[in-house]
Amino acid sequence: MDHSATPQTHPTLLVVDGHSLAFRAFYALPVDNFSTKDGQATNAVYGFLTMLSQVIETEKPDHIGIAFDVKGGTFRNELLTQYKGTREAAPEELLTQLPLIQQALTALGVRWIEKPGYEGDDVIATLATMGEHDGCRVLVLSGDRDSFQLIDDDVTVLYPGYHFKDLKHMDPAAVEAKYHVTPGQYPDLAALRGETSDNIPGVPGVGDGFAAKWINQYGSLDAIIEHADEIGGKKGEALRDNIDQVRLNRRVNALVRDLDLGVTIDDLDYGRVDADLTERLFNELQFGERTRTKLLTTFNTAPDDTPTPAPAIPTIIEPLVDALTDTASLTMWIEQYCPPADPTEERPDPTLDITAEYDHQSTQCADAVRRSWTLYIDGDAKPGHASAHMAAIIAGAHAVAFDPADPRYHDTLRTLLDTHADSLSVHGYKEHLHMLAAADLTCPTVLFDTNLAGYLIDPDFQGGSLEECAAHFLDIHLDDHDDTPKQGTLGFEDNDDQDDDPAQRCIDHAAVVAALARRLAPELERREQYPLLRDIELPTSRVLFHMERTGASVDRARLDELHTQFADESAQMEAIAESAAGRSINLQSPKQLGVVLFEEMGLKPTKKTKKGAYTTNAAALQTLYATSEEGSKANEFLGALLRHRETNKLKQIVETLIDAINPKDGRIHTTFTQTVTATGRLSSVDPNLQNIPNRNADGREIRSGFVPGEGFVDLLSADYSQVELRIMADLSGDEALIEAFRSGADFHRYVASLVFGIPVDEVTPDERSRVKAMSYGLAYGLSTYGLSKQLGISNGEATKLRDQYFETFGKVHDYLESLVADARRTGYTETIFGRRRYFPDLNSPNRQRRDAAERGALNAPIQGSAADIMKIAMIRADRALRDAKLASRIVLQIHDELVVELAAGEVDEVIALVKDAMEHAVDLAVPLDVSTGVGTDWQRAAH
DNA sequence: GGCCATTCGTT
DNA sequence: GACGTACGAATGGCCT
Repeated sequence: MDHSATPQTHPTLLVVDGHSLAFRAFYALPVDNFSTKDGQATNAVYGFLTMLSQVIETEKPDHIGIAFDVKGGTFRNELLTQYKGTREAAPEELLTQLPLIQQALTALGVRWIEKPGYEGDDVIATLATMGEHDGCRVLVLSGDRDSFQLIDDDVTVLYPGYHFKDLKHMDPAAVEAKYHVTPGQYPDLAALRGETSDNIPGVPGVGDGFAAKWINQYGSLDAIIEHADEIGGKKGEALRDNIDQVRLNRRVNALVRDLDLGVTIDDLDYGRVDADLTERLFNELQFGERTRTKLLTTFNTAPDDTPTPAPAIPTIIEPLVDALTDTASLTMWIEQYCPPADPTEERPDPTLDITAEYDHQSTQCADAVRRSWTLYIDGDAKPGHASAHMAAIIAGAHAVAFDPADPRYHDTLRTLLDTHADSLSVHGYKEHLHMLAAADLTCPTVLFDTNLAGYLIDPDFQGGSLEECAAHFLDIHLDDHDDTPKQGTLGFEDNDDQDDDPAQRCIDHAAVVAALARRLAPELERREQYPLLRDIELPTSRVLFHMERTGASVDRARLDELHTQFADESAQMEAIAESAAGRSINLQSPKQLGVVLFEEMGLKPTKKTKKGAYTTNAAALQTLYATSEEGSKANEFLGALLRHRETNKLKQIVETLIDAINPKDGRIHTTFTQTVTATGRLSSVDPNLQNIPNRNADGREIRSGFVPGEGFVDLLSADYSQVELRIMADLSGDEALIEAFRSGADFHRYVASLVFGIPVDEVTPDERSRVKAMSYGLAYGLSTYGLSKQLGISNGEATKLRDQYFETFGKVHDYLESLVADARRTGYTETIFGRRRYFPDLNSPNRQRRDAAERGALNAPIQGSAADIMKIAMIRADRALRDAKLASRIVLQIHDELVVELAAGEVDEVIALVKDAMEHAVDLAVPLDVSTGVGTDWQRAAH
């Protein structure tokens, strides 16, 4: 017996019209403000969930059921063929969000229900009726007025007003006040009036007012129909003319209240969130931290099994800004506030072999980061012309800002960095190294980098800037020179009046970094990524900093020569093409090309592009060229066009390189971005030096423009052969594949002999290349279709090749399957060193997305492991060169290749050191093979 | 000046 | 109906 003082209240059941709410949310929130980076609209998902969350907070229901419509018609369409006929097919952007809403509800532990052949409205009516019978107070959240018929003393409809978030509580009194009929009479009224949004015509000229008047006069629709003759005037006549329609309307708008839904009220409990699923989905939706926290606390009410409470978002501290006057004041400030690293904490010995002691290091960083101090430098981090304008330090609750080049503070800062880097958190270690270098300062490896940490936590998150990281991980939106107010964002309180003060601005940013570090460190630990940050990414940043600062030396005269050469031929080809076309044309415009080729020359319609037009890509042009009549205008035009494409592209590449030459040193300083690729690879920008032509002879000539700089004699090119396949051999443990590598024979030839069951020396070049394509295709998730297309063989032959291959290398097959299966289970893949990539799309209802995710899950661990290995090799090679006090230095990395500038007299020693660093970066079941070449330019260094 | 689509260079 | 990963960058052509 319940002796508590509070009276026993009825439990509350919340019933939601899923489609209605999704529609309302979609049209209420601008899609532009709610989209993921890859263009998936999320406004309806966001609006739906926050609205639901808001209602739950306010109404505190005990049970929740969400009703959805099912695709396909209902019994209503049979009654009324035009039913909902004018309703625009919901926009694609909304439709794609419905499955996401349902997935989110499942993840959040909320039951949703649909019933084929019926509408969500009927499900709602049934649930409401069920709740009422079970003694519940029922709330129906719906924007559909048909639901008003459900209203009674126990059932209230929550009806969104003009502003989406204003909910009107429609109870019997509210309905009577608005429509002057009872809720039970509302469908009669609606039948007379019609419903434009559902394409249901009512009696012409009859609106709510007349309908209510008649209902009150006669009591019901039946009675009105019975006395239809007595009603005079135009409206009476209209009623009589439309009696059948009105009867039909009434049948259609009557909700079914007794469906068999297979659920009881107890099935509509909620409160147990699937944290893992939710996180993956919210990552995919790119929800900010505030949204996540809000939703999780609302939906996760179960007192028990809630193992991982949402991590608290550290508040941005508003530090006490201390004024500096001289060296002594900064020195004192540092002594007082800047923490030295915890001496009891084990710091990795920088000379330690990364792989050897890998498992014995601490995997914790959160405590150290909480105690850490923060440095933020405002300046330009572009290698070649870096600069530092302002530095801000936050330590504890205190902050200072000063010009790092100011002689009063310069040496103090130098000492601080030299002695306290291991308790320092920054956003962008590499960038800070560039800016510090501009102020003649260095900095040993730091404790924590929020940019690298954010990348390791979620490598698919695009955006390394502090602003973007703050938005993504803290849901804090800094001003970014954008005056347009952003929906649902908060201004950064500190800078309202201090916007113009560079010192204050710098401190504000440092405060964000401090908060970000405290938010990310525990998350990094939770995902077991801290060892990667400490042992791979941070040391890699140092190496990249040196490479970028050094730059790659180029032979300007050679590049100019190549430019002229390509430009000449390009112009020549353009002239030929224009003469063949009989008019002037911009050959670089696919649109104009389309007109000439497919309209004026009337060439056969080739393949389509992604969006409508006929493609004019090289493959298509090649086909057209091959099939065009020899000597025809079209043939002549296509030949010139194809050659123009090539030479013009090469001309442009050379031009870009020339423009990128730094006048100060005549070298090209690329920037290696470390937090861009989802797999762990680096990328190169401004300019991109990782896509210098290499496939064709004339393009490859450009590489001859890369030369050793002054004081250096040669370039060394060292690259891994078949790293990805070796990784596949190691990870799969396939004995046959491992043996293929250990044998030291020509790998593809050896594999072909196994696959085709013939002696090695009988393998034809064709067989070798097929097997080679197959081997590489595997790691990319290549389909047999793709394989057949690439090799120019039939799909059947490709399938046969694949089957033979897997028969030979059974464990490779099992391994590749297990990659996808594991990823589907855990939500992520892992490289050899534990680098993760998440694949929420593996469970996508969309086939294409799912297939793409599967290919990604196949590729990410393999490509990612190769990237890890190369990063380790770079760290080792860089260290080996420095330890040996050699002048030779790494200048470029092209995924599996290193380019090293060789100083006189060091050639043999450097080759040995670099080769060793690369070959022993990691110990696999198969040897890593590195081939090297030396030459006076990059092309000659090829091997 | 910003944004998208097309095209093409690398591994 | 699509159908190999991961990228960066130039161009034209449209928008504001």
